[in-house]
Amino acid sequence: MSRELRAKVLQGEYADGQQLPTEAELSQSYGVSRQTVRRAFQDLVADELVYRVPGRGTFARSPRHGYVRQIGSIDDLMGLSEDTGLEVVDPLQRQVDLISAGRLRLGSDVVYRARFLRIHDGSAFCSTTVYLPPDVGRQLGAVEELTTRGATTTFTIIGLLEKRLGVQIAEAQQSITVASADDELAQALGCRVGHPLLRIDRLYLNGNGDGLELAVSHFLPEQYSYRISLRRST
Amino acid sequence: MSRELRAKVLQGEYADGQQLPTEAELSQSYGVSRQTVRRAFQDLVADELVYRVPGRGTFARSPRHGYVRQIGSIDDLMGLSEDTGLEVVDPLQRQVDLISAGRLRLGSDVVYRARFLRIHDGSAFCSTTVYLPPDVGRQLGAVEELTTRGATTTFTIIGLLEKRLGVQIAEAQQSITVASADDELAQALGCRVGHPLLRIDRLYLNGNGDGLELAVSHFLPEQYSYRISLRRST
DNA sequence: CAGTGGTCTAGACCACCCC
DNA sequence: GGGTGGTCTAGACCACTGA
Repeated sequence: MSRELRAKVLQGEYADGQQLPTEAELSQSYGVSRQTVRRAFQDLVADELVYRVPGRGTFARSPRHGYVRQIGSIDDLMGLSEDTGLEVVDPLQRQVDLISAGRLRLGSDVVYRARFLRIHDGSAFCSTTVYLPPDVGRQLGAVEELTTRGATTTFTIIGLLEKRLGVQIAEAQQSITVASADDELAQALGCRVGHPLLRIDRLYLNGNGDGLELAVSHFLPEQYSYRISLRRST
Repeated sequence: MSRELRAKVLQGEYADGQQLPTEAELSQSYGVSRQTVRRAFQDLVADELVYRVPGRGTFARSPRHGYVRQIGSIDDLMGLSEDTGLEVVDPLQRQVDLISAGRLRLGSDVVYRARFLRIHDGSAFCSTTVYLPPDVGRQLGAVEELTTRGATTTFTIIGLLEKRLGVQIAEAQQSITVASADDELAQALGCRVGHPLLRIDRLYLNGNGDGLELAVSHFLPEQYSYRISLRRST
């Protein structure tokens, strides 16, 4: 039920800041309790797809009213590899990893993991570890570029996901912070151990809110800065 | 109850990924129902302060405690100070600064500069230096909170700009990278010299593309991570 | 197996909004 | 007032974990 509601909102069913059905209406039409509806709404509010005003109702976040969220679109992320190469350091393989499995909101502890280096002008400036849910990982296991150590590609993983698996990425959640280079990262990036790195985690979700990919990247700050532009729409 | 629990987690009561009490235990010790405990946990999970594994338990997120905030629109930037305090370290004053003047695309070398500390839960987690064009700086010079060293406020500069000067901020350009703490920053933030910091530069523009404010912030990465959510426009 | 969190139901009272 | 969401209670069943 929460899936369906989320999908409806993402598909623009209630665009223009329209009012959504009330909790009572939804609980009746879906045949669930009001608490279940509330639980679904909590997630939508947390993701800022919807806002609620006590005593008035629930409204879809509209791009037309007030401020627009983000410019710095998912398509921009997908274009990241256009002028950079991706080299396979650790091929895609099955792995038990509690933390990444949790962040992908999986039921199990099993993920598929691969590690890459991003190359620009002949030098590595970023190390990326990609975690995939088991079903996604299995399907991408057939892609030669991901299973051959040392292979290089200009694909992005999300590009592959959309093209080969036909899934649609609707959302990306990013978290940006600072990390220190450990032995492995220092060797991969050619910096000293302890060197400060820009760490960017990206969680890609489909329209139902299922995690499709978790990418943990460490950038050399000397060669990369993250730029984003926020715009107000009038 | 949710407040107390959150405070305990933030204060590192369960640091090192320790296991938290179970829902049953908490509901008994606080004298509330299990659903109330669950509701409190949902917020902690949403803020990534805690993660849960079905059948195993609830665990504090490893070493990273402190302040997590989702920023995805200009509105969010303006609301940043809602639950943080801003302390004036250097009051607003006229200054010659070629670099910041250039970034504000001014014709002259004169800017107005002020320096702040962002406080959360009694500790500084961010140092911000704000640069304003001369005309803007002059008009804000009348604001007492900005000219008194040691004063604290919950305003944001851009909030003041929009309210007092009636200007409209149409765009914000951000650049995120890593910087090392110099003497001044180390002292202000209470870290060692050379400590890696998350540096976020924000340039606010009006609809004509004129620079209204340049804010250079250095965050303690242990207490702050920058989160943003991108959504595909349909 | 007992214990964990995940999900759900069916009620309740409240503060708030708007008519 | 009647309708909205905010909060809470007291149960229930499930899938999964770990010993």
